[in-house]
Amino acid sequence: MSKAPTRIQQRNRTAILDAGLKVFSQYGFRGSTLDQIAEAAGLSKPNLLYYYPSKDAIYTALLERLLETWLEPLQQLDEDGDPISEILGYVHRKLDMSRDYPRESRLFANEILQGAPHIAGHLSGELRQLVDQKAHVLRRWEQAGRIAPIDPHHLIFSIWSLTQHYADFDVQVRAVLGDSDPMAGASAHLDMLFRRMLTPQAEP
Amino acid sequence: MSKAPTRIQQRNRTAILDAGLKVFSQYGFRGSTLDQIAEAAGLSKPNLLYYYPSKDAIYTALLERLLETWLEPLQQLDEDGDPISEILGYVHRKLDMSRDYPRESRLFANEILQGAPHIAGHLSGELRQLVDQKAHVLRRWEQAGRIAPIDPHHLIFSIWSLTQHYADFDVQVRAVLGDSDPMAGASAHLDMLFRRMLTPQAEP
DNA sequence: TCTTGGTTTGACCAACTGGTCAAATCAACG
DNA sequence: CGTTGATTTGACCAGTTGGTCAAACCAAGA
Repeated sequence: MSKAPTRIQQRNRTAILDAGLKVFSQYGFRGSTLDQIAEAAGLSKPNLLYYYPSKDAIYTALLERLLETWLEPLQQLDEDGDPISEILGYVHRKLDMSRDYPRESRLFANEILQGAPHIAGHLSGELRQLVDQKAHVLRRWEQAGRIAPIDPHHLIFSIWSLTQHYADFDVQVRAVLGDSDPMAGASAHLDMLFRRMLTPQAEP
Repeated sequence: MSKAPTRIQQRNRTAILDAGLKVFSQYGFRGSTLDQIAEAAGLSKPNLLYYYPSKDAIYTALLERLLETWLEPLQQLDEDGDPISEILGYVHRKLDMSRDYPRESRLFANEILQGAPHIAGHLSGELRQLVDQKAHVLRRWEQAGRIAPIDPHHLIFSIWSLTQHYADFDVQVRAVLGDSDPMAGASAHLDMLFRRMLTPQAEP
């Protein structure tokens, strides 16, 4: 029987995860230190390890929590909806996530860049299963002529890369664009891009 | 008067840069150790430091070399060529780089993810200058009706993200696709994508 | 108030880190 | 061959790292 967590536990655990997210998303797992996380969380290092038994435990807890959030927008893609609206809805949900949760996006990017040592199983398991399932939906839409011919898997990769780019490469985007906020232009651009890519052309 | 480098110097320096590329591209600057690089290069750690005075020097040398390679494909974009061929040529050059130099791509991604501490100046300097210049070319093509209306900067971001994704997120792409080689499909997909996005539509 | 269990910390440790240095080794030229 | 300068290395160092532990502190219910 595990006890209900106290208020202090809740506060400190969320403070630790938030601090871990901040640090890990910037430096990756190996490049981050417990001291950095402890300071960002406003706790001493031994106190940190009172709530999570190891550096790895903090990182794993973060990734675990992230994976749910990460799959959700794709799960919402509805076969019974209007194809182009559904796909554009997915694009905008993903772009909103890049805007609202850039650290989560960079944490994920860091993990993948390093070869996904902690989540390789999830990628070839849950993620692959979900993607294959939605790829079938896309293929049926395509065969019904409701979207232009396209490789479903690469379409999904395109959505991922185009949206996450604005979080992961934020520094570069801002350096090139100057002061103006990238996200307004990004939203309009991606909307246009996917509309043109997906709208079926009349038969000759 | 600096002496000409000996054969041994050339061999070891390239071995070090190659090892550094391998290690840094996976773990980032902070997450990599001199011991890792030394082992990958087949040298002892003090011998490493005989050729490069510090960890930072190896990393900087790599980034410096990379930046030239990185800008080149965009520089080749020729205002006097056929717009869609020129843009598609750029896309394919970038995709080829993701296929042939994935470690370079991941090194760059790592540096940007960490906030570009070593190359922030280059981004808002040379890179921005080149991008602005080519954005003007794209805008003139657009105003001449030779490509469909588009935001030039975001078009360039799209090319970067879509092509580099196949190097940076290689593990994820392969986990989702299974064994089949991603690059063949990627090339066809991106070709199609940019053609549809850029081909001007007839006026109504 | 006292007790009890959750919470916090200073001191500490072994392993690892980037880097140094003097001495040993090697290559090549005269 | 001997010499000279380039190359390599073992031993070492101070600072950092993830993690431990006993002792101190604190909140809240009896």
